[in-house]
Amino acid sequence: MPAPLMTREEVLDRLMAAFRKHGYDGASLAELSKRTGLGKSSLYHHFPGGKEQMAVEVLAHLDRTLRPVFASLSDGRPPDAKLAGLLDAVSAFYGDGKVACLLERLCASADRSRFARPLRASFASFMGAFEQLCREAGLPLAAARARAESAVVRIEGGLVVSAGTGDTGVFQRTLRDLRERLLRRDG
Amino acid sequence: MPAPLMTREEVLDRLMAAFRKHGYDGASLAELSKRTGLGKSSLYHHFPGGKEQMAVEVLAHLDRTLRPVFASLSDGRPPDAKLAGLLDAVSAFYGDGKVACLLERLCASADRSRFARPLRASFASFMGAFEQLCREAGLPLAAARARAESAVVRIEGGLVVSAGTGDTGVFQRTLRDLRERLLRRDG
DNA sequence: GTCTATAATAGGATAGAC
DNA sequence: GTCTATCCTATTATAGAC
Repeated sequence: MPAPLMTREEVLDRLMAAFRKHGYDGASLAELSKRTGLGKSSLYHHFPGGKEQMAVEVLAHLDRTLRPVFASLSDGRPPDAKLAGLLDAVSAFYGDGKVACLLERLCASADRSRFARPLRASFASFMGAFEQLCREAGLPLAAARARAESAVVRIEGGLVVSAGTGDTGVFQRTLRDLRERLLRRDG
Repeated sequence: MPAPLMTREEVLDRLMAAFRKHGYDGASLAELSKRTGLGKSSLYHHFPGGKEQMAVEVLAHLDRTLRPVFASLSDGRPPDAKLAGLLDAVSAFYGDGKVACLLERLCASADRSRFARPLRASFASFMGAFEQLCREAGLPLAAARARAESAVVRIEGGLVVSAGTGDTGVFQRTLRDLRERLLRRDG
């Protein structure tokens, strides 16, 4: 009886990469099998609920992955430094604009209703991070909320337009603008 | 021999709606057949290249649909009025945030490479409309380009985040902000 | 130009050996 | 825990009648 070839988190990482690259509907079990190096039956052993369960667990895995990033926003750095760090992490996570967002891919899926709740939660915590930064920088609550929403909107849009135009510069310019303006009084 | 039940443009309209709702990978021929009211064989009669050809022609159909909207930007109204009109058209086209963008859906498809060129062109003409408005409002070329890019980024992102959070208010707030700030000197 | 019927294939999922 | 083999359904696509 072979020992597990990799940890569950490693499997989830690879599944996430596959969903981000091919989309939920576009990622076949054959592809997921290839990407993880596990046979279809092994995948079903780990995820009896099939592709749907895989996606749900990948979402939870993403949240676990990002938690320390968001938690680091509670240290003692000034808000500017925190924003710079957060946007660096965002840029790295999206491969500087080359890699799509898991949330967007799942929003667009045929089974989207199955993912609605976790998607809402993931978007909320993403926005929450920016909102906290804006508050710390002295913005009133309403303004902080609006800017946080706008930040996530622009990140998602930057990824879409980068993919659509084949120009990752769109995403990079979007992040640069956020870095320079998100916390400004007249932003 | 039955006469054609609807024009090709009507068929393309319905195919576009199906792709926007289900995504390219998620829209099966059975679904496309149901949506258009045409049997699968009729669809293949009109589009021998199958789903891929349908999507390519739907993209061209979208461009034809938008051409008069963009052309109307060359009339004599002041830039503010033109922007308001354009954003009204955008809002209507996206069902106030309820209906996804065709371009985004095709960017995310398995056959995306087949659509890369027309997608790039569609994004360019979309941005071009905003760029022209910004120029007319007196912004220098570089600023006009940057704002046009940002406008399309925010529209696409607003749709994604609206879908992800289940709150079309995100999209509506995004458009409102564009309406108020896109042409401002200190935008 | 549209339909019914059918082929051919890919996809999701399961059984059972090891 | 993983594999090979298999099943079943959905999906793409075609043939041929009307």
